[in-house]
Amino acid sequence: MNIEKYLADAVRQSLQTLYGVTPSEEQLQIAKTKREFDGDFTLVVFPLLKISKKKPEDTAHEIGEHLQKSVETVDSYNVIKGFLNISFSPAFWCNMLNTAAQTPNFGFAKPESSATVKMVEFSSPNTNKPLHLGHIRNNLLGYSISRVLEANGHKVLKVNLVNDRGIHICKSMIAWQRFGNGETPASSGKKGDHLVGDYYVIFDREYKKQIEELKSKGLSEDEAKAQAPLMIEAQEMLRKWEAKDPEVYQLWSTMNGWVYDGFDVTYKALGIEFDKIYHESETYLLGKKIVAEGLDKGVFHKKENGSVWCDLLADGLDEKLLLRADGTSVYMTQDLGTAVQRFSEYHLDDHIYVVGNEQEYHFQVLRLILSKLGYDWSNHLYHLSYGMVQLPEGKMKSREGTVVDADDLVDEMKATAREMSQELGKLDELTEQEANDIVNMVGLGALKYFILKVDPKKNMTFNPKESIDFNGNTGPFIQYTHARIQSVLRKAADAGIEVPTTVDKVDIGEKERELIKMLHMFPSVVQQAGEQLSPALAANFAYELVKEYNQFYHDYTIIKESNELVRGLRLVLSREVANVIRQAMWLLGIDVPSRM
RNA sequence: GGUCCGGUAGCUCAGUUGGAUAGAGCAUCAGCCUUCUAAGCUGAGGGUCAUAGGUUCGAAUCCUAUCCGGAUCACCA
Repeated sequence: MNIEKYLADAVRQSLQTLYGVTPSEEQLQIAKTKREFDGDFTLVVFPLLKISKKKPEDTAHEIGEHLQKSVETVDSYNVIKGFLNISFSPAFWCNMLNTAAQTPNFGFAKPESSATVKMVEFSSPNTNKPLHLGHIRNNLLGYSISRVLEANGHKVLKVNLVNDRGIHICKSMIAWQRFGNGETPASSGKKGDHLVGDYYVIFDREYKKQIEELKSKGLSEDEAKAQAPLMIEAQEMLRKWEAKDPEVYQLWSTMNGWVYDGFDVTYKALGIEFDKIYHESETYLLGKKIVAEGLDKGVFHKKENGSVWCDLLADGLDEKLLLRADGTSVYMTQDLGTAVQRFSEYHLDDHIYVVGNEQEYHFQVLRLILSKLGYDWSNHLYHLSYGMVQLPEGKMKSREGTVVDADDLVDEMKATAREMSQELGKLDELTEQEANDIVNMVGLGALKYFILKVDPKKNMTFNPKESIDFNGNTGPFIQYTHARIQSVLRKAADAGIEVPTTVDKVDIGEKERELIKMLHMFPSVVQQAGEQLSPALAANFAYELVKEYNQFYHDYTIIKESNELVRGLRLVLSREVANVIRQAMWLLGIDVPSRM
């Protein structure tokens, strides 16, 4: 039950009785009462003055009085200026705790048989370099939002479109051929994606040398770039690849294989998996048919040199190229093709692309072109556009070596977690296996929470020198609270104290009331996170809940409480808070330990 | 130049469809472990919510303009 809705209905009834008028949706403003005032929920009466035709305070008193008399669960009220603060009875809150405790997967919508199917595309790495911090944000967001949508009762398909072809891949290949001396992951012990990435950097370095050399012979910058032998070789290799030259294909699949082995390790470390992996080498020709279709319909036009365009000037955008003069396709062509294919193959309701905000224009155009072509699902494409991860010095640049490598970062986080745990003596009585599990959970939890707590659309700054915190508003703090609760529950069980199945009506304290209230906010947080495609909402909620619980934990005794009913309430409450913490963290892809 | 996004405490970030005296964490300072896990709790200091107008009972939130930062407008992806 949604408590605010319940109260809104009651208020509506009261207004009907008192003034004979039913207020509109926006006239009924109910919010959680602010901390500094007494009450559970607050009705803002200003918008109702037109109905009551009385002063704010008088209106508030009238409504409060009526609510108190007519609604059994309303205990008391107070009025401050135009705000009516309403308190529910302890019995009501005990009841609310019971419903939460008795609802399996409280806060998550039940998956319906008629559930809508949503495809989430994320990660989408290039196979010429290892993943870095920017990719981590993408992966964590994509994975988390998939879970959020599942929690909203949708069927979700997580897909990855690997960019495994193109000139940038050829650059690594050329560099390896020229300078690699047959190096393999097995021969040098390097992780495959890092090995290939190193050759991408080598290509860039050698290419720059050639450019300088040509420029010293009097060529212009542009001429030098175009005529450098390495670039010519790379382009030649791309042509051979497209012609499926066996030798080039062999090298290409070998080197990509190394990269995939490397990626697998990284994905596994991050706890990320997909339902389906697409490869651009298999999809890059898709969409040419769509282009032909668009030409027939007159939506696109062909220029003299044979290139095909879509004119979007009337929509406030530019002309968009869809096929080059030589008939080869561009990124947009492929995305048109894959979108059409996916919607027809999987009967998708929605398609969400987790892609950085630098591609907003691309997705705007994609939607627009699809709608011009008459695909009525075009407005079911969503771009979960997220901001850049910056270093204090600014943007990360792979070629300048200023990137924060994903594998390194994960390793560092785990190492820090281990150090910290040892310092605090948290690992003392555990087996090595248990200790490892906890350290991995905490290290990853810190990293994931750090990234996901920030609103996706905002740029974020990561300072490698100040390592990610483990105290305060952090993943470990939330994990710690969960472990703390589990410890209490264990101790209770050891003492032979049972956690009751239902809570009897009993007087409740301030913190208990507040916690139950917060638990009941969880379902709408899940819903909002889904609507806004923002895991950050779940993260912030988890933090608020945990902070509240720790105050409760500090101020109240649980196991040692002598009143059995009160003890029962606190145990049920604790267990339920732990459950909601676990659920909220699950949405973020973060595991919670039962001890740490 | 056009379009889009952002600007809140020294730093990193919250701030529901406009609501009460703008909140956390980090950092700084001062307290709390013989009591269920101190990765915790309590307190202090720290703000022209970029700026100027406007809308109204009420604006960090909505509108307009300006300033600053970022992204984008490729026969790149």
